Amino acid sequence: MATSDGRDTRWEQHRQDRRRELVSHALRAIRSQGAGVGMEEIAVRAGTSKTVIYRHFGDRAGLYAAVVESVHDYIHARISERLLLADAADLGKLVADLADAYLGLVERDPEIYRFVLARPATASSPETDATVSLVDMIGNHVTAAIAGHLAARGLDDTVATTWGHGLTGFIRAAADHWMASPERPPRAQVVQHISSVFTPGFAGAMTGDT
Amino acid sequence: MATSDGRDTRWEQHRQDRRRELVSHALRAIRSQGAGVGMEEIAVRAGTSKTVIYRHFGDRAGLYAAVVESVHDYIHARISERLLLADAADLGKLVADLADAYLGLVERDPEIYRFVLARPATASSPETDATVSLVDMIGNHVTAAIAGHLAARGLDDTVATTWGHGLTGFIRAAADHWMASPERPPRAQVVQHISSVFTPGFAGAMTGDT
DNA sequence: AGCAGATACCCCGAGTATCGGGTAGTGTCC
DNA sequence: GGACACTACCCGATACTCGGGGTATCTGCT
Repeated sequence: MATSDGRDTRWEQHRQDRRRELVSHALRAIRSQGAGVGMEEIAVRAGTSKTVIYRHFGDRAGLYAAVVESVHDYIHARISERLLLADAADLGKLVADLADAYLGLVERDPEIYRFVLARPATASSPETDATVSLVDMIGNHVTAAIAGHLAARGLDDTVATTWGHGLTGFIRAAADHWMASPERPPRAQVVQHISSVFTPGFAGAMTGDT
Repeated sequence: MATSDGRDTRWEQHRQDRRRELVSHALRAIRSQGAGVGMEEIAVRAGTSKTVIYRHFGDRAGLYAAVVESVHDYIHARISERLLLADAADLGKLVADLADAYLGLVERDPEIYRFVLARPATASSPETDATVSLVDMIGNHVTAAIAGHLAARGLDDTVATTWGHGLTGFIRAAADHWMASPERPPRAQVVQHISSVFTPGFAGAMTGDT
């Protein structure tokens, strides 16, 4: 059944296009109005009205998810080749690249970053809260990479989650305070400081005992 | 002039008492109603009305600050003796104790933790946002400890901020995912995993080059 | 036939204005 | 120096405003 009525499917392309377009407008709105933009303002910026936004994204959390996905693509594109860990030293490179990409985002688009960080507090019970934040997504990648590396060597991988998300959390916290600091030292220096912790740390931990 | 009119000052004691009492009621309200409690509900729980809350705390951010301070006391009491770093190995102990205290909070009082994590988005410009979150406070302690240790050895201490807050962010992220995970392994195991990263890592980094 | 889009609305929670007591410190009159 | 009104300041409650997320309903396009 459902042999794709032409009248159903003919909007598919339009929907995809419009959605991308709306996300792009939302990004612009966030940049100019700040991370606390209202749905109304986003709609106006896109030259339309709230109804359209809600039809396409359901609610604010839906729009948030779309924006997060868009930002995530940016980050992921810069670390994807590092996610395959051949040996322990590769993790150091992953950390360095991830930190650089992350700080790059903070530096270039602070308002977008702030928006993406402010996970919308769904009024429903926190158990059924399916909203995934940016750091969650990145953390999952790192976790998977570490887990893969450990599994390939027959090691226990319950550690992977802690390390993967912890690592991401380290970078996030460093970035947050770098952003807030008045002097704001050069990005490369902070990246260097981050790497200097993890390069020897994980190298030892991953080859030795847990 | 103004030789402290007794009518001004006679409320001091009462105010302190009442404030503590209100914070305590707020904690109870958060526990039973969840992290998203409204001001109204908190007031009702305290057997009074919103006006009282607003008179004592100014706004929601003020109440948030009071709750954060209260929770911070709990954490700080458990790590204060570790904050004086004699040698590099002491940092490993600090990490272990901090992680244990932090995870302990998450385990015993998840709703309080969630509340404390949800930094209220002040509508004003983010520049003048003086609200300090729990992780900020903890991160500042760790930063100060590291900075002190480095300074005592004549090392550059611009690293301290990155390491101090990064470290705290690591624990926070690990805790967040531990809390969200369905199986939730024993606390001691996660603490062990966290320590295993930092004990060798900082030991190497703090004695060697930057 | 069926969806896109706009307008006008609802709802809920943060924050405020205003009112009526209550009580300890302060001045005054003897 | 003690009894009296008085004042300064607080406490607490009800009833509001205001703003933003989310929705009901209508028109129009293809």
